[in-house]
Amino acid sequence: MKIGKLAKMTNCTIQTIRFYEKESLISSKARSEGNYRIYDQTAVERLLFIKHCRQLDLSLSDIKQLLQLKDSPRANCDDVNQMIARHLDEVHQRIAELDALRLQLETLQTACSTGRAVEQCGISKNLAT
Amino acid sequence: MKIGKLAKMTNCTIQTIRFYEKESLISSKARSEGNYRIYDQTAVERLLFIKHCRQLDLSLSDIKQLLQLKDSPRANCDDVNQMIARHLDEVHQRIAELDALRLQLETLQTACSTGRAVEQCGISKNLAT
DNA sequence: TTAAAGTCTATAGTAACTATAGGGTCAAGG
DNA sequence: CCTTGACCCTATAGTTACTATAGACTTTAA
Repeated sequence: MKIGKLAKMTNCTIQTIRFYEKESLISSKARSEGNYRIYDQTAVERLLFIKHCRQLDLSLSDIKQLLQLKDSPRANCDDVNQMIARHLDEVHQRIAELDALRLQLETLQTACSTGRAVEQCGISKNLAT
Repeated sequence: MKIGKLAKMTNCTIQTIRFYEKESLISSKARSEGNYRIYDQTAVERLLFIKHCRQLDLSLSDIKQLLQLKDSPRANCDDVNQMIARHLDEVHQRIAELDALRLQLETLQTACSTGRAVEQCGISKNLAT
């Protein structure tokens, strides 16, 4: 199949697929006479794998490592474990940060009643200090 | 004062200050004979304002609008209100997303016991589908 | 006088795409 | 045979908020 079909089957854009190729995450086994990329079923699976990882917010660099592990299946899965654990840590931390941020913003909101001039606006004042 | 002192007083890097200048968030009123940027106290305050907003994860574009409102203090503060509300919405949403993500990652972690080959690794399997 | 510290501009890199320009390829219809 | 439209190609620039160089100039202290 050509890139357009692959894009539809995986719900990726064509540009994204080409971008992943540039980043060495995926490649087409062959080109047609007219220099079109030609893909097979394994490309669909590989791309879906990438997509799934991206939905988990894994970085392309992490995904690249995972793909390499998949390509050498006797590798130990401790690396996979560690990567997920590290990523989970980051997510935990980010949630904590955003939660603190949410609190600050909610507090800020109470500082202003509408219709006043910015001069007297509690939000502006709070942001200044 | 020169840019180095401003940087120390506000805990920004010199590059960041110059970057903010390029983005029209801040400017130096004058230049020295040797073409050095010269700042006064209002620059310190403006930069601290920007920093505080950035800690709330407001975008530079939002901050630019806020600074404009501050510069015309008779403006109505509804705009400020709306911006904070919109931003808070985004934060709420992002927290929800990350929470779902956290759950997925935690589930994923249970799928693998260490020491196995990647071939049998539950994580790899789960990521593939 | 000279060395070090500070500053200047301009440019490139980061992450993960997205969008554009300017072309080539291919199938169907007139 | 020719043209139209859909599809594809490469290469490049833009996004966000910085960070990090390179290469040059200015100022300060010994």
